[in-house]
Amino acid sequence: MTVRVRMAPSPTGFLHIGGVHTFLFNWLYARGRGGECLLRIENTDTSREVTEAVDQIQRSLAWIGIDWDRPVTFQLDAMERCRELAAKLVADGAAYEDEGAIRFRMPDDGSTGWDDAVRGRIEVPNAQLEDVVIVRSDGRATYNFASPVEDMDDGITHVIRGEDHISNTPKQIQILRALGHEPPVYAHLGSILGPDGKKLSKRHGAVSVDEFRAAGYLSEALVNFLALIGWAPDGETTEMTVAEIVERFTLEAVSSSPGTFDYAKLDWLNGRYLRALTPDAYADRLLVFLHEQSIGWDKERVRAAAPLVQEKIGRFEEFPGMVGFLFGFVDPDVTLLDPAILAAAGKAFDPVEPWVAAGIEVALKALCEELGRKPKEVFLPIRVAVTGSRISPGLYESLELLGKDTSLARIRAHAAAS
RNA sequence: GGCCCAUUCGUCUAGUGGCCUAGGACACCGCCCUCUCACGGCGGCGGCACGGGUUCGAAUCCCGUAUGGGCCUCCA
Repeated sequence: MTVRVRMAPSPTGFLHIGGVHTFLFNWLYARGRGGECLLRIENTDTSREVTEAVDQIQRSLAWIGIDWDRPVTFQLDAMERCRELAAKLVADGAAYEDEGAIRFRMPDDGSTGWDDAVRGRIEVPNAQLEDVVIVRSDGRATYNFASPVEDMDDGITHVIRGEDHISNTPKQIQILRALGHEPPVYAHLGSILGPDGKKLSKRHGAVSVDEFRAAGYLSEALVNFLALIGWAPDGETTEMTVAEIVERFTLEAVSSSPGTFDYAKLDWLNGRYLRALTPDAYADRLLVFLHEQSIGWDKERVRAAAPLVQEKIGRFEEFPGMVGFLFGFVDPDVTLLDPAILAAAGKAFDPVEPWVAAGIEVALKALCEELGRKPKEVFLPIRVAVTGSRISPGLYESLELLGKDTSLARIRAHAAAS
């Protein structure tokens, strides 16, 4: 039997990272088994639909690298089909009308259970199952009816979703059986929580795919990170390519307990990915990021500056702050400046030709010697005068890139009169 | 309240009865490297929620308790 899964977002807003996590696991499972992964928009609640959401969801998935097979489907398109099946259930006595709506008749005795692919056997007393509304009084099917119906019609073999759906599962199984269809395999994933143990939300930090993108995370780092929440190939491996994750992923190895979203670990992992990029690839990705952020800095200059920060930042978001001094004026904190040292530096740099890092280094070392001061004491005021901050890329390289004229101008602007 | 799910270092996890004196990674702390910040290297801190069983032997199996979460909508 060919595996077929589905990703079923509701178009109520941006794509939440928790949803991406669920979709990723569906996608990994299908891709690792030569199966199909469908995208179904569950929009039966028209009142909550957000216009831009459908496009945005697809864009977010594309950026993450999660693709899908066959055209996108919309649950609202299955309403007619759902009404027909509901009518059939009423005719069979399995459902009944109630104030204009149609309710499915749940059994009162016994229990409904299934072998959850990640949790094992789950059994729920049927007495807990109320007669759910399957068609609203306005004729639209509800989620609990449309979803299993579409799973049936689409030939879904595995329903991989969040644990908040566990209590819907026995109801959907009953409905499917009444329809004469054998239920798919269900797999319920643990939720993703914020650092405080509550459901991950806006106040914890970035939650939508767009936010992670705008913060300068690499999609492959995000995928790697997400894969490791609730799943691990072994006890050692943490850095894996998508291909490797696809190859090693199994539902059996998925954990059933909830996981906390650790932003610090994501930052570390993203930094690892960033540093592993070749200088060219790094600059390419950085340029794409800056373009998305509407930062129109000179491309060649950005390429030249990129290598200076590749080892220093964990997200592209940090780039502008780190090298802004190369693209605009600086406003140094004068209390960190030392006019005497700056005056001496101005003189020491004057004869340096050509203006390259190696020559600058020699001049700077000689200056330290001459002043009888330690490098860190001499470098600080120069760094602040030139970059506007006590934290910057390497000083020699920064000076070289800034250019001799600008560098000297910034140094002399705060130097003691001679 | 009812039903269901979960519980290994602060965090993500390895572990499926003896290999565990519980391993790895992030975070944190210290040292080294060093022009700042980082990176990198080395080392350290730190955990099987609790209580009963079962067993020669339990993080692993069973029961209970506690804690956290989910659902109980003509939401998905």
